[in-house]
Amino acid sequence: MREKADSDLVRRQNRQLVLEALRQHGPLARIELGRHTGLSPASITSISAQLIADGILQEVEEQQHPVVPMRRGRPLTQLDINPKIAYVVAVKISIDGVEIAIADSRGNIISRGISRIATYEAEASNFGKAVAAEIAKQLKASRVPPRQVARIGIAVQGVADSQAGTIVWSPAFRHRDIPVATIVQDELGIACLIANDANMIAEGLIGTSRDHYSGTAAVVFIGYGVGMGLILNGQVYHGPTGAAAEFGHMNHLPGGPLCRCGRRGCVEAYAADYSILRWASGNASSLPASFSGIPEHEMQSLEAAARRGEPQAVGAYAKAGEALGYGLARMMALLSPTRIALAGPGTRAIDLIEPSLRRAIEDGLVDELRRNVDIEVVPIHTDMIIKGTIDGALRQLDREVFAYGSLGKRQVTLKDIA
Amino acid sequence: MREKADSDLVRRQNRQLVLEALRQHGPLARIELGRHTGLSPASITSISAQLIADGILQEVEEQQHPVVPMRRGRPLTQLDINPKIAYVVAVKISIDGVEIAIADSRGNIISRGISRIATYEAEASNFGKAVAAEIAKQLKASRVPPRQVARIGIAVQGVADSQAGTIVWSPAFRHRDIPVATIVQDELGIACLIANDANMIAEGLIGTSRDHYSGTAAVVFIGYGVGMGLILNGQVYHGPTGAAAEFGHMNHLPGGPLCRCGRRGCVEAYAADYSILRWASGNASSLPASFSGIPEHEMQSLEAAARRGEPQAVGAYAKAGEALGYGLARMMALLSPTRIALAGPGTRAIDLIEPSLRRAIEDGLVDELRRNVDIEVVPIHTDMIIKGTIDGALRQLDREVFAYGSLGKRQVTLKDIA
DNA sequence: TGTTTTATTTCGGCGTCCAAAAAAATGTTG
DNA sequence: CAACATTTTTTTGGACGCCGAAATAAAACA
Repeated sequence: MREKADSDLVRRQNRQLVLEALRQHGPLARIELGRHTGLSPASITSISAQLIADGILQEVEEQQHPVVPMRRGRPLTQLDINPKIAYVVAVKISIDGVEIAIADSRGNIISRGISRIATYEAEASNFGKAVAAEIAKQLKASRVPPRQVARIGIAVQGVADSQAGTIVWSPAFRHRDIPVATIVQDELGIACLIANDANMIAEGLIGTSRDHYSGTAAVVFIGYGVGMGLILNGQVYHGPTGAAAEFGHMNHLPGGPLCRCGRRGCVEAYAADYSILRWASGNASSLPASFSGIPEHEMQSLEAAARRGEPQAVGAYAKAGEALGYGLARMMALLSPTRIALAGPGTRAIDLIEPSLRRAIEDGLVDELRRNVDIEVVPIHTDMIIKGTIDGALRQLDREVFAYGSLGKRQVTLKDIA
Repeated sequence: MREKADSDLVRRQNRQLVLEALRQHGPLARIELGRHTGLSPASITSISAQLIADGILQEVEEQQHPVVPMRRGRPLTQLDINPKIAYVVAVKISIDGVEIAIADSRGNIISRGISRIATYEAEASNFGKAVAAEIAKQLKASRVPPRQVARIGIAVQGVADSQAGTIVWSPAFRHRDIPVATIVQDELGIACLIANDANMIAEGLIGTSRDHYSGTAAVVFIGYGVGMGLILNGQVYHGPTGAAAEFGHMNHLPGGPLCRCGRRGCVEAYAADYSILRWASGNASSLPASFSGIPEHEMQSLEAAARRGEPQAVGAYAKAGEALGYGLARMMALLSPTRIALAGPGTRAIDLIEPSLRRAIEDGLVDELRRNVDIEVVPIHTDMIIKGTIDGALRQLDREVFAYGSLGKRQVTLKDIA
């Protein structure tokens, strides 16, 4: 129960409902929109007319999929989001560098590139400007006018404070509390949101399969680090400051091995690439955490060793599974999700991890509390971060801009008539 | 984005807003309601007229608090919820027995009693009927006609499945999966909700001080067991089945001492009354969990021993604090609440618990993730469970019944005119 | 060509909100 | 004590958005 309800809210909510249906189920005819949203055909006519007048929707010229090829009756005219009404930029900041993608308002990526900004040594004072400059360059190269860009989403490996617009702490940086979103926003004059990369993956999962991830679910990203995206009641949970779902830095065992965050015993200190490698190579508890990215082939050879049965390697993966399992058991006790998706490059070794993971969940949680959960491995390439960032930015755009409709504009047209 | 918006939704939402303001800030004049809800005076007039016609609101006869005693202008007429429009029943099921309270729609308790139903040995097949009979008896004794009772709320010590209406598992029962809410509902014909007792405390906190507990917060109940109520985005988080926030049965250390739930190393197995007593009295890891309630004086003498500095006792409380601290650190990593309230009889010994609790949080979580949290001890008597249950039931009533307004009724009056 | 079918638009009515004006109820003042 | 000032509440008239029903549009079918 937040805001008061009036005709403004009604219009906003129903416009959003229409946009949501279109994002979810591709181009739709008006009558289908009615079915999806629960609105009457009359209302859909009116709403879609306004959205078309606003340039947000357009009628599809060539029916791509005449689903039922030849039927009686008036053929349906499909509607879809006008891809050119606005653009969004997705930026992925990780230990490997900065990646930028530009997408149209339908979510199609029209340009992408990797920038050469150094992250680790970057100074807090100028990193934001460098990112802004890089975005500007990319926009210029792809000939998208900056005026047309409505949102910039930044996915960051590590802890982001979306309220303050900063990178609170990230293994990709030596410094802490680096302002990014605010700077980029000021430099380019474009609204900018920042969040943890795993949260962005969660946005992407909602975007692709809302029915699957509609209720309460968690996505665990395993790879260079361990991240989590939480979906509570169908929405990505960001917490008050946007720094929630830091599963990777949730403690597993007090006094455990060192984590990149500076603490000991975090889940990540057992289950990230560097942690597994560390366990396999000797006495983990005395070794420091590694900050450099680990090449994929190195992990693959470790996997091979474990599959050959080399005890050190087998043990390392078992430790990872155990930490993940107890961590998930703890999370399940608190939130009782109906679905847990394991994703990321680390899931290549799922066969090595899963047994101890399942054992840990069974040991760590009464069975009554784990009856209703599906744990599944989702094949996700890191591109999902970019996709999720775009999806998230577009959904925010729908909610905060397109749903409103230009009230001013309509009044002008009314006065035109008078 | 759930349902489509129409004038029905608008009415519901705004009526609810009005009711919410009244629940929160006592009797209010129309103009004050306007300020609280953001609605115009005209709308408030209309809405309140309908609510009065429905018998939900009434004008206050005698102004209790002429806050500004003598002012110019037309004096304000305060409105308040009609206490007699409906009643709710709160039932608390714990290891000590079954407690029943009846409240009017303003939340005032008008009758309460403790029933002699045995819980531990109760059979799943007849417990629900026994509770229903006891409620009926209490209603009869207090001369509240069952027809007037609109909701029954049941708070249970242990894991409740509010979807299925069952007690999934509770230390107060030998058996598991005991249907209660469904049975009571069928027996008495009154809508019945069931939830964990700590969740009900959270409902109560929202009821008394919404501003304080509006964002994201957690209440930890420490006593005969360890429970948690989670408030996410201003609402109590129940999870998909209503079995969420089982902080007490979140694993602390694999292979730790036995918990009543049958697992080892749960937070409760360190921090509940029986666990502290167990640590103090010897080798905890080999002792079974106790199911009988522990008399208060026994805990008090243990506290005294610890304050005298007896090492066994001191160590037991330190262990409890450590388990709570690491548990909270893990919860904070996932949810980053802005406030944590410690409550329950166990907080009598907060001086003995707090040092190790704070130390554990510091050790278990990077400081960036614990910057914005207030941890405070809230003096809560167990009565808060009853109060919270009533509050929760009333809020549900507002949302599901009063907000709708009798559409049928109004149509009749319209036809009366014609 | 007329009929059937299905999609979309138009029209009139309803419910809710709001701003502005009116009414109500009281204190203040000459 | 009557006129004025002030504040709350109600009334009035208009706007907006939804909906059902009827009308219209655009095709296949016969």
